[in-house]
This record gives sequence, C-alpha cells and structure tokens, in this order.
Amino acid sequence: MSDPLLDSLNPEQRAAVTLPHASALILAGAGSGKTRVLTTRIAWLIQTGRVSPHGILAVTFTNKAAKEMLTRIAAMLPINTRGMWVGTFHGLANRLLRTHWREAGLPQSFQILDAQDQLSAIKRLLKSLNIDTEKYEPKKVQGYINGHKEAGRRARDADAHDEYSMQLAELYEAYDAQCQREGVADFPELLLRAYELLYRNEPLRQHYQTRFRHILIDEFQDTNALQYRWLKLFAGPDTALFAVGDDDQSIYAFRGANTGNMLEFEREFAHGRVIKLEQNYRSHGNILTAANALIERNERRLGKSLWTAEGDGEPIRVFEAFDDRDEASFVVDEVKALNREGTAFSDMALLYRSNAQSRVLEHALFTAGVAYRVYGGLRFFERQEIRHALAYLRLLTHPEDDGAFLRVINFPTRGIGARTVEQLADVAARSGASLWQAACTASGKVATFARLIEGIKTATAGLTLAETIDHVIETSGLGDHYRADKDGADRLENLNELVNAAALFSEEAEDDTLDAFLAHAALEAGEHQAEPGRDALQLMTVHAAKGLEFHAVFITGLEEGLFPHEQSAHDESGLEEERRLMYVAITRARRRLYLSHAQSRMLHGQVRYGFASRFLAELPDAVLLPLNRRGASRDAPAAAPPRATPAGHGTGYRVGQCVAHAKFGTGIIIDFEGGGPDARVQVKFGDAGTKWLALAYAKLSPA
DNA sequence: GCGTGACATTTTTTT
DNA sequence: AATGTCACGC
Repeated sequence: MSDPLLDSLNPEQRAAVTLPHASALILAGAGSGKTRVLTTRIAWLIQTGRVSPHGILAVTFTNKAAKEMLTRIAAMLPINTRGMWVGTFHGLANRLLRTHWREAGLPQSFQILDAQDQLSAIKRLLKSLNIDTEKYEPKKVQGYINGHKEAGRRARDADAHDEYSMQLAELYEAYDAQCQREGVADFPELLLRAYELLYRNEPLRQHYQTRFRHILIDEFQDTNALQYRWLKLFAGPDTALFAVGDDDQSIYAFRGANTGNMLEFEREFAHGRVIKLEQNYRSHGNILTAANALIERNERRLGKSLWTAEGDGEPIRVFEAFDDRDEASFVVDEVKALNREGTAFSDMALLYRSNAQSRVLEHALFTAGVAYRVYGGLRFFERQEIRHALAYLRLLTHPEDDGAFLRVINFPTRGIGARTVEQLADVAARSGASLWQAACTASGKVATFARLIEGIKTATAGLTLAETIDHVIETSGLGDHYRADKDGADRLENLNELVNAAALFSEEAEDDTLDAFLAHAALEAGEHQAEPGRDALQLMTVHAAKGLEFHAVFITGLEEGLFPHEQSAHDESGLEEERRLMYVAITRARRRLYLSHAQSRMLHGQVRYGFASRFLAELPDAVLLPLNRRGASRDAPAAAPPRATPAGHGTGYRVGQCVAHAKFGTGIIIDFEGGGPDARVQVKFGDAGTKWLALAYAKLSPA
C-alpha cells in the first residue's frame, strides 16, 4: 500500500526518509528538498510508531528554521508534537540549563548576554584590570574567548606560550569569573555549559541519551567543534543521528563552522551510510550548469553535482556597468520590466556581498518609486530603547547583573555620572559585592535609584508580563525621556511594541515568566520585521539569502576585491569560502539570473576601480549572455554616466578607461597628471599592480 | 555631569 | 559616506 507521506518523494529522498535505525549523513544540494526530507523523516518515524515525539531531538541554526520545521511537521501529523525537542543549539542549551541550573552551577535567573552585552562586559573587565586596550582590543579579546569556547576549551586549556597569549588566557579566566559572579552567560557559554553539564553528570547524560532515540540536525555543515561534541554527548549507543547538510553551502567558516565535521561524522557515525540528494527542483538547467562549473573549482569538497529534469531555461545575463550608479539604474530598469511582465517584486532578489553596497541600490530604487525591503540591519531587540527597557527588567529579576545596572543607572539621566559610578564600583569590588548591593548601601542619588528599582519590584509583583513592562517604561522615566525627545516617536512606538510582544509571548509560551521572556529576547533577536504583506523587491546580502529562493535574482558588485572580498582573497580557504558564497547566490534563482559588475565604484568615500570578479570567468561562456548597453537613445551624451573625466586634452585617454600594455597586460586608467607631451597616466593592471606610465613612451592601446 | 566635535574605521552573521 | 568612539571643554 502506498504511503501518502512518501508518495511524492524521489527514490533518494524516500531512501533517506525511511532509513533504518542507524546514523546517516544526507548530502543535500541546494534546492533538493532538504527541509522536506528532514520533516518527512520525523513524521514518518512517528507515524510508523518507531518513536514517540518524546524521543526526538531536532536541531537547527536559526529560530526561523526551527519554527518552519515545527509547522511542517504539524501539517503532516494529526497528533500533537509536544514533547519533541525542536530548536536551535542555543535554545536547547538554554532549556537544559534552565532545567538543571543547580547542577550547572548557575543561578536560577541567570541572564543571557548577546554579542553586544558580551563586548561591553569585556570592556568593563579590561578597564577594571587596567589593561591597555590598544594592545588588547576588546573585539580581539572577545574573538579569542569565543574562539576557545567554541572549540570547547576553558582558559586552563588555552595554550599560553608567550606574554601576549598568557595575558589573553588570564583575561579569559577573569572574564569567566566575572560572568559567574554576575550570574550571566554569553552565547558560546550556553553551549559549553550545557556540554560540561552532561559530560560531568553521568546520570543526567544517561537520561537524555536514553530518551532521544533520534537526533536530527539541519545545516550540519555549519556546526562548529563544540556543537559536534555536544551532539556526540547526546547520542547514546542506541541513538540514530540524522545529519543533513551541504558542504558546498558552508559560508560560516569565518565564525567557526567546520565542514570537517561532515567527514568526521561519516567516519564516526554514518559508517559510509551517505545519501546524496542531487536532483534540484528549483532552478533551470543553465543556472545549475553555472553553479556546478563554479563549485567544481573548489578542491576541498565531498563531491556532488546538481541536475534538474527541467530544461535549460534562459541564459544568465551578464552586465558590465560604468559605475555603481549605472549598475543600480540597470537593475531598476530590469526589475521594472520584469514586474510589467508579471513577476511580483517580492519574487525578485537583489543580492550583494556586503551591506554597504545597498545604499546606492536603495537610492536608485527609491528615486524610481520601486517598493523594496532591506533584510538585515538593526533587529528589534537590539535597538537601544529596547535594550534599556530590558536592562531594567533584568535588574528586577536578577540584581547581580552589573551590565544591566550600568546600562540604566544613568539612563534616563538622573545626575549620576562616571565619577559616582566609579566610586560605586570601587566599593563593590572591595567587598566582592555586586553594584546593586553597593548601591543599596549608598546615599544620595544612587540611593534614590535603588529605591526606584525596589519600588518597581514591589509594584509589579502581581502584574502580568505586559503590565510589568508597561509599568517599568513609565516609572523608570524611559517613556518621558522619549516623549520629550522630538525624534523619540519611533522609539516610543518600539517600546509600545515591546509591551505587545510580551503580551503575545504570554499567550504563546508555556512558561511566561520574566526570566523566560528575557531569554527569549536574547535568543531570538526578533524576526518580527513589520509590513509583510506588501509586494516589495527583496534586498539582502548573499549570506542572508541562504535558504531562500526567487524567480529572478540579481547578483551585483561582481568585482575583484568586493566579491571575492579582498579580506578573503589572499588564502585558498578564504577564496573557496567566497566561491561557495557565490554558489549559494547563484542557486537562489529559479528562472532568471543577472550578474553585474561595475568598472568603478564609490567605496569608503572614494572612487575605486575594480576588475570583473574571477568568478565570472569561472562560469561557462555557453550559458552566459553578455548584455549590450541599453538602447542607443539612453546612451546619448547627455545621459552618459559621469565617468568621462578627460585625461589631459588631446591624449585620447580618460580616467576609467580600459587599456592594454604589451608587457603588463590590461588595466584601467585610474589617474593622470600633466598634459600634452608630458602627460602621464596611472594604470591599475590585473597582474602587474599599479604603474605610472608616460603616454609618450608607453605603448598603450585602448582595450 | 554632560554635550559636542574631531578622529578613526570600515566583511559576511546567528545565537 | 557614514557611523561609532573618545577626549575635551563648558
């Protein structure tokens, strides 16, 4: 009898879904139905009675993916999915630590530090230890600490051979001590703590190992060393691990993701049980041909080639613009044309390597009146007014939190300046107490502040979450502060939105305590971006586009130094990651793909000249369609792009022009000086670097 | 204690 | 170009 769950799957997908009770690695290419396989596997396991929801642990990297997974499973199964653990690594670690806080050595109300909180905690530490922040930059220290935590190393495990690394290790140690004292945990700490908890506590470990008979991991290529060890710890002798990933889409190595985990997993758990999903249901043939040709240039990969049952489709359009503004206007024209032909704006995406590139594009779109939406940027719970409000709340439930204390002690300003705070910190440090405790014994303005917090605590004792937050906003003076500020309307609205978010949270969450809400705020920085229904062009970085798909995709800024980014282009591994990034970008497109680059571009306030990205040359010519400059009328002198800076009269050359030199190859003129017989030009060559050449002697020809 | 202007600093991002 | 950080002066 046919099973409705499995009917629409292809043979490989079906094999993956119905694997026996053993660990396996699923190599799922872009657009091959990865999420579908993962969710169907869970549904199938439960429906066929192989496991109860209680025995399932499913891990993802983003909250969005976790939510999507739950929704899809719920749609497939009539039964209730409660009891299943589905969430992000951090969310699950938090859940574990909240349940076993005593065993984990944390206070019950421990607070979570996001990256920003962590950085300010580190700055505070460096200051208290009188460390030279020129030599030990806070950001570097943060990177050092997180790097070690993500590799599963405590300060004592960090190798310290010279003065510098010994100092760093000491700072790491001191930082952890500070966090412990204040009862806070940063993101990697959540994982490491949860890991250590199970590692050291055998009964607990056995409990979870027996409970979770099936562990499923999404985006496995993004796991770091600690997350992998974490999974190994959860897996008992009778646990089946189901890891789904695509090494070609690993684009987070820069933050510790380790594709090597896939190889290791194959050896340690899957024992050769590897299923490749290579049929792509998303893109037309030419797009896949390009993607395959590109990614084949990478050495380090497990090897996989996408194919489609669809036809070749349209060629990939390549456009060379004079400059970034020209590129933007090209994009605008094409977007409008596509929309006229019936493609919704929301089904088109405009991708770029780095956020700074969006400005010019936005300007052009705005001027042309095209609705667009930029993803990324400041998230809801990261806004300063929200952080202030949350800091008050943190202080209510967890007064030991010095970070929260410092954020609000003088915001809104109440006449407590740096000097006073410093004295307070001295008192606290001498007695080993928290700032809050020191404040409670203080007098004057500090005492008034302490009474304010105490007052809020008493007044909100019986209130709901939303009422509490509303009360905090009004009593703390935050509300008045932003009402007095003529630019404070948006912030007030956000604070109001925070109250709404709390009300919603109370409705939905099983545990609607203040602590739970604060953890939620830290772990889920807020995908609550407003105005969904509107049909708008989608703008985002390539990173942000992972996992999404669009009818038409524009990849812009395909220039050396930008994409691949110059910071990554030096070593082979960096370059391979950039290539994977390009692979991800290409495979977002279903039907139509545009690649564009510009001869010159405004970057960091000055004009830069770049060559076309090497990635363009790595695509097969057969699938590319170089676009001619648009209609002759638009090329009329009046509308010509503003690149024509004459390079000395009568020389026949101008800045921005491509030229060829017998010895140095081709390059672009980026500057000139003198005129007539003395004229010299500065040319940036692809291979030979930048050279000054005298026009009278150098044999240049237009290229 | 607080506000302002000079200064540097620019990848990618989730949790 | 634009943004954040820091030191200085009121």
